[in-house]
Amino acid sequence: MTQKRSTWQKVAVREELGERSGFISAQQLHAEMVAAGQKLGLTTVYRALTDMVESGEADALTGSDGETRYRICGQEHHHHLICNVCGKTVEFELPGFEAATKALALSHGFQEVSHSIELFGTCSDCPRG
Amino acid sequence: MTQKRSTWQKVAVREELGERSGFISAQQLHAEMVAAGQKLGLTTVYRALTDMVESGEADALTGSDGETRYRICGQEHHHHLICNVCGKTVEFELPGFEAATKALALSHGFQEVSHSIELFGTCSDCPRG
DNA sequence: TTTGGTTCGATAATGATTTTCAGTAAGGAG
DNA sequence: CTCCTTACTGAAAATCATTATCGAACCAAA
Ligand SMILES: [Zn+2]
Ligand SMILES: [Zn+2]
Ligand SMILES: [Zn+2]
Ligand SMILES: [Zn+2]
Repeated sequence: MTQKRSTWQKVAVREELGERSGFISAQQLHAEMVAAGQKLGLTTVYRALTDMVESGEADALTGSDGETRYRICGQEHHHHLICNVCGKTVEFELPGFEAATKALALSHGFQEVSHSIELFGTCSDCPRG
Repeated sequence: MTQKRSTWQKVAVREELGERSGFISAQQLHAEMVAAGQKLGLTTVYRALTDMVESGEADALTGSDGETRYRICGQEHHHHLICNVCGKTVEFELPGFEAATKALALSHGFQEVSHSIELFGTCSDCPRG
């Protein structure tokens, strides 16, 4: 029935996002694609990114500045260590933490627990600040 | 010497926020204050809340919906366990986690590490799930 | 080629937050 | 208490990321 069609626009967004190692906003990604000569609409970029998030291909992260940034990530459960200077991102998991947080939540009577964990810092390639 | 003046508006916002146990957005807080008969501007509420966050009196949390919510919290370092139905919030700290995350970040060459950790779930006062 | 649904994208709309800026008032000086 | 300086207030306009519209472009199939 409702099939997903593969268009050059979607492919282009996937490729452009794949070339980056860190998170990037839809606006920025679109601007760079246009600057590189690709002619596609901002709306299309938003739709392509949303599709990728829904299919699990990419992760979305909404910062305190209100902008949502995207990144192609592994399918397994993980968290991010992000350089707040260059954006370099490392995926990681913390053994035991998942269980610890769930236990803590349960001890407070909470059910269906989910969590949001992100680490920020300055990577070795970036000057201290 | 840019000093801070105490106005009834700031006091009112602080009190209104203090009556709540969970996070609330500036828009919502303003709406309720107006509904309660207090006549102040939305801009003023935003400014009062921003001041409280800067002074460490309150915590701000920007959700994936783009809205920032505020809550008066303890001064000590802590994280939040939030009911996504009624908004009830519990502050907590995880012994050992702070060190574990810092060590992990350092092992990847990251400096000046900070972290964002929030737990979400349904509290015991809220139905189903 | 005709057909019917999918996708595109320019543009308008949305909605939270910020900026403006002229009028108000806190609070220290005298 | 009165004056002054200047932070504060708030209605309205400006920002800005994201979403909704809707006609045109596209594609696969009949
Ligand atoms: Zn990821
Ligand atoms: Zn996890
Ligand atoms: Zn808090
Ligand atoms: Zn912590």
